[in-house]
Amino acid sequence: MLDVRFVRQNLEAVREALRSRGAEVDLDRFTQLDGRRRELLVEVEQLKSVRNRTSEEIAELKRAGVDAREKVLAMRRLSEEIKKLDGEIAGVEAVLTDFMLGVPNLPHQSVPFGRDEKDNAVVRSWGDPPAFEFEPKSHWDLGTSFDILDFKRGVKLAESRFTLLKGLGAQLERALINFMLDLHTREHGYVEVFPPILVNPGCMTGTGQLPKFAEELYRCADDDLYLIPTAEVPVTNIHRDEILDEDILPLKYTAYTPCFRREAGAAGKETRGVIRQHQFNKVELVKFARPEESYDELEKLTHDAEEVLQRLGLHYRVIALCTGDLGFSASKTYDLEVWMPSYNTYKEVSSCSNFESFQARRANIRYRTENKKVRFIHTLNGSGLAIGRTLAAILENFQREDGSVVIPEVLRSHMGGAEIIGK
RNA sequence: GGUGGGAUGGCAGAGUGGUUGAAUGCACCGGUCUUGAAAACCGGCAAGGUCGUAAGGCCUUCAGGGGUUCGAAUCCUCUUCCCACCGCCA
Repeated sequence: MLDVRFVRQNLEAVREALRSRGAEVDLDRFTQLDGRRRELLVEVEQLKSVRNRTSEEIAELKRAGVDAREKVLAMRRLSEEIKKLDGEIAGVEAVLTDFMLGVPNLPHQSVPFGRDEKDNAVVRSWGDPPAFEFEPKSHWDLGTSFDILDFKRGVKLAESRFTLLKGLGAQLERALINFMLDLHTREHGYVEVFPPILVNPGCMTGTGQLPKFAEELYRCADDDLYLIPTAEVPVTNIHRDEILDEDILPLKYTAYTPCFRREAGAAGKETRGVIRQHQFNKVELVKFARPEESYDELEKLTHDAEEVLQRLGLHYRVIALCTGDLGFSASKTYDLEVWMPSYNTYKEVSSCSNFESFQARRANIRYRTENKKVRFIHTLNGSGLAIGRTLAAILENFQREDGSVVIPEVLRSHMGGAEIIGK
């Protein structure tokens, strides 16, 4: 959520920033609601001030044994008036809050201006795509031929976009999870957590999934709990409604969790393989940082995620999302895209973002500065990495002419020494 | 699921209708003392909103909602959460 006061005081700049990301927000409505709210507040607070003073006067009269009936009667009318105004304010505030929850974050000044993903900027790339002297196969064909990805049975157990991993496929998935967690905890200084996979609506509102993106979420209606679409949700909310001490910042967490997405708007898109699943695994990186450091921390976080791909030996590039392609809650985002031979292009395996105070304001996460001021913290997160897509990239990039796949060296110790996946 | 007990500031913990935004202790910050530290002593220490150029004023907040009252942390009511015991259970 944006700072109401900031919006009020920088209306035209906000209008411009929102336009740059292609968001249609009626800021005149904001001005109207905000103005009405403050108008009513001034009015009711004056009345309350009178009420408080008169209350004390009544108390004094009663203590002195003097009749206070007249004042009491006047107060009765005053209280009626206050109640009416309070109700009106609550109504206006509810509308205003609802409005603000639907306004996306403002892009950081360093974000390239653009309309959609075509305007994203390639920041850097690492490695080279493999040079095959044969026709490479897709990961779904490879996975099926090795009997490590069972798409048919995944559908039988649930529905489309669910996959059953078997044998070395399941082991490779697990090896990737462990490899990534080990890297981030032992070498990058993240604290490993394993959070609840079901969370309450407060968490979803805190990180920005609700109220706007409810149709993307799986919900357990009987309990009003949601399956998380990313570990970002529970991990960021760890410190909801807390005031953190400045000297523990930046706080860095990593978590492996399954993730669940309804992919409501993606019918017919990427239906083959494991690229777009309703359930997938992910290792997530989450940071809480002081505002003046958050952009440095974003660079570091992105590098931490890149390191995974480098150690696996997968060619990738780093993309800076343009204003028009930015996610709802983000101020700035880098995507890591790995080379995927079957698509003859790059596929996103990580999205690293700085949310500045957008989530912190929603989730009420603050910190105390050295001079004891309380301020909203900056939150960041990034995938480190999406497991399923990484597995797919390994199958495709490390396949050989004889139909087998070489397991990256860093994973072998996590797989009982296995070196090859083959028939 | 059943019964009972709870929810107060960063933490602990008083407070059952009228200077209680909230005692006291701890923690924290500043000072005195000390070669330094500790102890002791003195002082400070909630957040949010709103008006104001500012100084500062005012309002709100004792889990959350609703109610009683001139006035609610205190009374009533519903909800949520926590704890204990019972039942069930990986």
